[in-house]
Amino acid sequence: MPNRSALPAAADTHPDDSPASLAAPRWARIATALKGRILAGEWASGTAIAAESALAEHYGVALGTMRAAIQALVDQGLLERVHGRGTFVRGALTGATMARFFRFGDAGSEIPESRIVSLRTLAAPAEIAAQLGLAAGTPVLRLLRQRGWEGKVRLLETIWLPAALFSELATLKPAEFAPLLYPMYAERYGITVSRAIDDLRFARLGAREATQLGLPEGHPALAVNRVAFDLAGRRVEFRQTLGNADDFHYRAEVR
Amino acid sequence: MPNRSALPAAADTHPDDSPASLAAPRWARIATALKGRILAGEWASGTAIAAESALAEHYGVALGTMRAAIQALVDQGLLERVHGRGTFVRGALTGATMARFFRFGDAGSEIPESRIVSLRTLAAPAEIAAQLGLAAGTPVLRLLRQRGWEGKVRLLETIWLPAALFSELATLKPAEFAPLLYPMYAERYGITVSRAIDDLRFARLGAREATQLGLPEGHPALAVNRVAFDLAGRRVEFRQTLGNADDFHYRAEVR
DNA sequence: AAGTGGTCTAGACCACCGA
DNA sequence: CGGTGGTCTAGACCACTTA
Repeated sequence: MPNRSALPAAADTHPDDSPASLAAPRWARIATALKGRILAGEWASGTAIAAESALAEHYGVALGTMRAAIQALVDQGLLERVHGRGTFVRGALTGATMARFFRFGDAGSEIPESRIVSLRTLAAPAEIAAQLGLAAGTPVLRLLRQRGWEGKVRLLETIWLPAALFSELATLKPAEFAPLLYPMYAERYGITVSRAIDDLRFARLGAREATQLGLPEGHPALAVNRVAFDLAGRRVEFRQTLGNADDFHYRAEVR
Repeated sequence: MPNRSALPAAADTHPDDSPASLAAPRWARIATALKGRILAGEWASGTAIAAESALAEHYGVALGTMRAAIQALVDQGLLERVHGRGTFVRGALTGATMARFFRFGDAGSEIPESRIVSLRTLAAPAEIAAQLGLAAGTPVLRLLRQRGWEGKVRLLETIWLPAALFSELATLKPAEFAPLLYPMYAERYGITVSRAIDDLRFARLGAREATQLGLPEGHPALAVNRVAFDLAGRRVEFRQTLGNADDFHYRAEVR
């Protein structure tokens, strides 16, 4: 792995809510309790939780208060409200595709071709372990994948997974992988990726990488380092993606 | 302007709210009315608007409804609530510094050195006019600026302003410019930049740019194209920033 | 028609801030 | 202390979805 720039300095902690101290507002304490029930699996991902009126009665609180509690979890990205239908546990991440950083992904939400190049179980190198919040040497799965659009390889991915969470995955054959991994994590391993942090840098392609992308060695590249979290906030994946810097394009809005 | 990649495809419209049709909820109509009063300048930027109880009475509505209206404007980034003090009209953009895309800006929120290299009044080239939502040929001010940290020039900026909004600015001398432009826009021209869209791409340095940055010609660069909007949603600035791609670093969170 | 979330009321009391 | 925003109640009615 040649000229690729270093990994992000370290891990950063989940900036979420505290355990809702006793002094916290009632809606906050209820939100925490409700979150616990969701994470415990009382309602499957994608299904509706109990009606707000029923929950209000259950917690012995007025409707408005219950609504505030639910709204807090909506703001956290854990729930989704749909008028007339119910309040749903949010499924796996959508719109987090790596293609959003590149111009070639512009044409609709087309799913790219996907080819698994390698799958191995390894002892986590220190850098990778740090990103996943594991001790160095912990068993991890390393997946190498190529993604392409219109018959051309565009992105190279190195994906690291804690072996303890994905044990049976090590026995899969490359052809058995679905083109989208997150839905596969959810269906086969019960792991719902609900949040991710992408760290963008510039790098230069090494000889092997350049060959795979059909570019000259040393060509500028965008490197995306992603840490993915599940509903409970556990780090469940670390992924490094490389693509041609000339295709890079990202739009950020500030307020 | 040599190898720099093209500008973003075009303009994009303000994705905000509709004019609040009559069928809209009461809080939405009130929010729109209140927004109009704010944009009309009834309360200066940075000052507190009337108390929510007073507003509720004024609009003949319950407190909860008034709070919903205010909350909508808070979500739009127009207002800011402070417990025990009041509800304030948000001032100029903060945290939108270009340094956030680079590693050298990490050390605190230190304001970089700033040097105005050139200030001219021009007829807007078609591309620039499109970004500012003006007709080609409309008079614009073009400002060239260098920004540095620790005595080293790190960023090159080309800033375009509609001359109609900043007329007296053309007569200023370089030394009279403040190191931060947005507060200066607000104080001297009554223009509050409240929102911006940054478009990131990869480019290569031209000969002149490379010299200014002390890098070789053709060196990889990050190009940021920003369109800045004022409180009323008008396009008030278009800015192009170039920096060393090796210093690029950006973190994006997805839910 | 029944069930869901969305809006709205008219109050009460609490928590925070500044003079 | 008086004024601000924050929380909470116990209702009523509206709007949307599904069967």
